Amino acid sequence: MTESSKTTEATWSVGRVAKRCGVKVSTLHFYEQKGLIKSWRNDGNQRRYKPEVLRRISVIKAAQKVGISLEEVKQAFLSLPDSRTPTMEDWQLLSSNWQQLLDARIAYLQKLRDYMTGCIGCGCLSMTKCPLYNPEDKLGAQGTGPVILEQID
Amino acid sequence: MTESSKTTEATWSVGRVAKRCGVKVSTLHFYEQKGLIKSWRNDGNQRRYKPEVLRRISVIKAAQKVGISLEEVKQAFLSLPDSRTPTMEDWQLLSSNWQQLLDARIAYLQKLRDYMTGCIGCGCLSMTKCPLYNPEDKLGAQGTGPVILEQID
DNA sequence: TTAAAACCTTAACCTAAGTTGAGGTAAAGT
DNA sequence: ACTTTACCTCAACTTAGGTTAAGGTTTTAA
Repeated sequence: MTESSKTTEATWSVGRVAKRCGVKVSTLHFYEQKGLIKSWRNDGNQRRYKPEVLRRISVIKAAQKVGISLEEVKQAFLSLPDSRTPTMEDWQLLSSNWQQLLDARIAYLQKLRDYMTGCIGCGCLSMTKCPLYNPEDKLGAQGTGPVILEQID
Repeated sequence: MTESSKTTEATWSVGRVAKRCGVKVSTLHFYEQKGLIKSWRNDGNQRRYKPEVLRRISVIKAAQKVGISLEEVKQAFLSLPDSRTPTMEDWQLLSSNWQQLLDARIAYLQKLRDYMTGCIGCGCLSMTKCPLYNPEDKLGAQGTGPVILEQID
C-alpha cells in the first residue's frame, strides 16, 4: 500500500497546493517557516498537507489584499482551534473581526481623502490639526502604518 | 556677513527641516538621494534648503499615509514646475489626482470588505468569481488566469 | 529501469523605506 | 579659544514578504 493511496484525497503535496492556490512552492515553505501553515512529512521527507491548508492560504491571500500583514494573519489564526479542523463559524468569526478592521481603515482613508485637497492644496499646512500631517496618527487601533493596497490603475 | 545672515529665513539647514517636519536627518538624506527633494551646499558643504522643501516633505508624508509609494510621489513631483516655486494651483492639481486615486482605492476596499464574510466565512470559496481569491484582480474588468476549482474538504 | 519531474535544505538575493554607526569636518555657544 | 552640537560620507543593517540558485534526494512515468 503506497503512502498516496493510503491517504487518498485527504492529502496534498506542496506542488499541488501551490498550483491550486496560485502561489509558488517557495511561498508555502516561507509560510510554514513563519508559522502560518502546517504540514507533516512522508517517509521521503516530503511535505504533506491537510485540505484545510487551502482555506488558510486563501485567507492569507485575501487578508493581504486588504492590507493585513502576515503577522496579523498569524495572530488571527491563533483564534482557530488547534485540535480540530476549523468550522465555518470559526472562519466567520475571524473574518468578521477583519471586517470591522476594514471598516475602520476605510473610514480613516475617507477622512484622509477629504483632507487631501485642503491640506496639500492650501497654503496653511496646519501640521498640528490635520491628520495628514500628524506624524503620531497611526491608522486606527493597531499602529499598522499606511494601508498598502495593490496598484489599481 | 555670515552665510546665515545673508539668507535669513529663506534658507533651512537639514536639522531644522528635520525637526520642523518630524523626520530624521537621515530621512532627508535618503529623500534627496531618491530625487524627492533638492538642496544646495554652503561653503562648508552643508545642505541648505528652500522653504518649499517643507511642503514637499509634508506631501510625501501625507501621500505615504494613504498608501502612495515614494516612487509614485516622485512621479507626481515631476508634474511640478522645475524653474519656479510651485504655486497653490500646482499643488492642488497634484492632490486632486491623488484624491481620485484614493476614491478608487476606497471603493476597492469597500468591495473587498463586502466580500470578506461571504468568501472567508462560507464554504464555497468561489475562486473564479470572488475578488478576494482572484490573484490577478486589479479592480475587476480584466480576464485573469484560470484558478481551477475543485472541492475543498 | 531509468529518466524526468518533484521535492528537500540552506543560503543568498530582492525591493521599499529607511536607520545606525564609524570616522571626520563645520558651525555655534560660552 | 575651546568644546559641544550639527553636519558630512559611506557602508552596513533592518523588516516584510518573498524569490532564486545550488546541490542533493524522492517520486513518478515511460
